[in-house]
Amino acid sequence: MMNELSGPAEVVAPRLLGALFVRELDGQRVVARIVETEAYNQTDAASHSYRGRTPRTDVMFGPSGHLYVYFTYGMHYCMNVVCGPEGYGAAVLIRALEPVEGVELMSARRGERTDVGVTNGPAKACQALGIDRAMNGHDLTQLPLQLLLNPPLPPDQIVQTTRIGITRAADQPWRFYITDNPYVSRV
DNA sequence: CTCTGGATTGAC
DNA sequence: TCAATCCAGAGG
Repeated sequence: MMNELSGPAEVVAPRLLGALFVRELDGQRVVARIVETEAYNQTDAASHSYRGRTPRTDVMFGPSGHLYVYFTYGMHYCMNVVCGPEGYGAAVLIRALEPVEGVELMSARRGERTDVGVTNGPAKACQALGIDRAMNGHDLTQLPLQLLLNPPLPPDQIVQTTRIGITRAADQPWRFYITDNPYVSRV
C-alpha cells in the first residue's frame, strides 16, 4: 500500500509532491497538499540519520510511511515522511503545503495569517496542522493524520534544486517543488 | 557535565 | 541582518 515510500529519499521526495495530508484537528477536517519536499538519506552528511541511530532519529530508521517530527531552534517543529527500507535512516522533509480544506483552522493556528505565509515553510506547515512531538512516529495510514498519494506529477511540473538552510552537502540537488506554486517557501 | 550549532521564523 | 530559545550530539 505505502510501499512506494520504501525507496530512496530522492525518489520518494518528488513522488510526494501533490500528495494530500488529511488532518483531524479540533474535531474538524483539514486537508493540505504537499508542494515542496527535501530528501535526506543515511549517507547524506546533512541528514540527522548520518551519524547513526539515536533516540531522536529512531523513527527515521523504522518502517516507511511513519512521521518523523523534530524540534529545532528552540521553538519550531518540522515533519518528515519516513522512507527507505526498515533499518535504513531516510526521510523526506515536508517544506511547504497548499491549503485545500479547512483553511480557516490553519489560519487560526498561524496567528490569523491568510496569505501564503500560512503554510510556506516546514515549521509553518507543522504549526498550521498542529503537528508537534506527540505526532512523532505516527502511522500515516491512520487518522488523525493521513497521507494520501496522488498519481506522480509530470516532470515539467517539478523543479529540482539545492536544499535550504543546510551547511553540509549543500550542493546536492535534493529539494523538489511544484512548478510555479505560490506556497513554495522560496524560489 | 559543558559547549556548540542548528533541515526556522519574524521582526528590525 | 539578527535574536529567540531549547536540546541533540560530541567531547572531557
